[in-house]
Amino acid sequence: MSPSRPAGLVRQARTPRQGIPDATVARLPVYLRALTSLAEHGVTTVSSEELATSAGVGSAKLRKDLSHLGSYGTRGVGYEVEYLVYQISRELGLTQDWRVAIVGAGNLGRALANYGGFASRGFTVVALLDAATDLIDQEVAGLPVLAVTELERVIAQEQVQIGVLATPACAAQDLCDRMVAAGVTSVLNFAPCVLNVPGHVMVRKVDLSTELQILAFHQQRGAAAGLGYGGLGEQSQDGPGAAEVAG
Amino acid sequence: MSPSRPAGLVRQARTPRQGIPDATVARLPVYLRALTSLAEHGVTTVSSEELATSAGVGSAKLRKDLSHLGSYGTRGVGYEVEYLVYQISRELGLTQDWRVAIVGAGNLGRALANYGGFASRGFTVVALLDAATDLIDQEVAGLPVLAVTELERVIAQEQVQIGVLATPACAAQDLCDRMVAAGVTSVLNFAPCVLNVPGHVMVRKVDLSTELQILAFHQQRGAAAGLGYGGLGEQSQDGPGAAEVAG
DNA sequence: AGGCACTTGTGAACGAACGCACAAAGTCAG
DNA sequence: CTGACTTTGTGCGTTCGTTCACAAGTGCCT
Ligand SMILES: NC(=O)c1ccc[n+]([C@@H]2O[C@H](COP(=O)([O-])OP(=O)(O)OC[C@H]3O[C@@H](n4cnc5c(N)ncnc54)[C@H](O)[C@@H]3O)[C@@H](O)[C@H]2O)c1
Ligand SMILES: NC(=O)c1ccc[n+]([C@@H]2O[C@H](COP(=O)([O-])OP(=O)(O)OC[C@H]3O[C@@H](n4cnc5c(N)ncnc54)[C@H](O)[C@@H]3O)[C@@H](O)[C@H]2O)c1
Repeated sequence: MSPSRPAGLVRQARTPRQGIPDATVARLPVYLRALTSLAEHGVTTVSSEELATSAGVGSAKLRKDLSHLGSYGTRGVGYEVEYLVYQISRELGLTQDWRVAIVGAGNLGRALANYGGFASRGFTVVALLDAATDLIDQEVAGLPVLAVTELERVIAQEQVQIGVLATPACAAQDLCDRMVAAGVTSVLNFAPCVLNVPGHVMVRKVDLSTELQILAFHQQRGAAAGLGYGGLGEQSQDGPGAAEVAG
Repeated sequence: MSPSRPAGLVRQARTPRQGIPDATVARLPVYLRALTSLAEHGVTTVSSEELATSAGVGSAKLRKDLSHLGSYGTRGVGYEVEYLVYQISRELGLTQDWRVAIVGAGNLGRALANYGGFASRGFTVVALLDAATDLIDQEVAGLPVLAVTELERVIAQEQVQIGVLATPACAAQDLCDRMVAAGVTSVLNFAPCVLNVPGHVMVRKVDLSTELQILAFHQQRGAAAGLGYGGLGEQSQDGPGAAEVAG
């Protein structure tokens, strides 16, 4: 479904890590978090079973996921935590720093700017922009709020790669277009709307209203899983995933 | 993968709307939003093609999704917007009001409490709780912040069905357990951790850090879709989805 | 009335993802 | 060095989801 796999093109695969399934990619950050947590607790080695439990998935799925990155892990022993952390980080591209701009300094935009969880991985918020004149020049998380009119200049100058949209829905498409025109190729959209972007740009959407509606649906019918209790399962958030709509 | 379908049981399906696929459920809110937007613009009828474009999906997928709810829609004409809005709303359980409690009145919790998009659908935030003494009794979005020690009482008294976790990860599991024990059966979790819950409770997770990492991954490789431009696609956010881990 | 253009709903083919189960590969004790 | 035990990596059948393509229904125009 998702077009992240290059259509039919590029079938030749010399390197082992070629064409990691989207479902796997979506889980790698979860594994990474579980691993870093284990590392902080002094664990140096984990079996797929233990790590799977930590991450809330089945062990078979975990092993298959990891096998897509290569054969790290030692039979009879397990995986070396630190080494695996490095490998997953590298695969996800977290060894480099990513430069992020947040557009919209409302409730959500400010919460995001203040959030420490970004910088702790390789994501640096380099700019925070808004249209409201009374917000401009206010300082949020050590950054001054800039006028949206500066958007093109800032993106080019700061070499922003990832844009975060936290504005009302009606403004999102226009701002997205401007960001893309200025060179952004990845967008994280919090506005409740569909964005049209050229094919080389990837959009991911976070929509809280949708999440609540899905919960409501399941609660309305059989009350969640349907069985009494027990059973292993995942924690949803996201599944497949890329995005683009004809530009 | 998600346990929302009762294993192998219940194969007989007399009613048309029996066992809607998870992937479909996750898209219904998107259709609903597109439809309400069209309704506001005075549109009374849409074809699957138009609606699909509005929602950012393919028309075949949209028709199949809608067919799971029943045969609303008229051949040769399309769907009546208002009627379809009602049917989807009913299917999602939005005809009743859902009572939500937010735990954690930090940056994110306050942003959520202030967000109008919840109430506009059938979700009412009935309580906002926190542990920090200096936040308690502060007023946010017309609600006083309550002490977490009140959690059990408030959930029972206000008949909270959905709990939202916006606390640090370390406190999330404990608070989740308490909410579940107090009667909550649906949890929306913003803390970056996996929650263990009994089988009858559904958890959905929203993790911004994960989203950024997925964007980084795709950008690091072929730069999104891989092709030059054009092409239809989805906007990701979420896919399958339930959750429970042996209690 | 009949033909025509249009759109839904769905059967069937295809593809992606999951989970089982097991052989291969390693460790460790003796 | 051997043999028992542990755990990875993966081939395979199954399930779930998407896409194609078309028959069946609807409205309109002549
Ligand atoms: N707050 C939440 O919890 C929440 C939850 C779900 C979705 N959202 C969505 O996230 C978005 C932001 O939410 P919020 O609560 O921060 O809203 P908000 O009203 O607090 O903030 C929006 C900000 O965007 C700015 N803005 C408006 N037009 C702009 C433009 N053209 N260019 C630049 N900035 C502009 C406004 O000045 C304002 O500061 C909305 O689309 C909302 O639907 C928010
Ligand atoms: N702010 C963001 O943009 C953002 C983004 C992604 C994830 N998150 C996650 O969301 C959660 C909240 O983020 P935040 O930015 O609001 O953090 P925050 O520190 O601003 O707020 C956390 C709040 O939880 C309260 N709290 C702590 N322990 C508690 C307990 N035992 N019971 C009740 N309340 C308790 C604290 O008093 C504080 O008010 C965190 O887990 C964070 O990782 C936040």
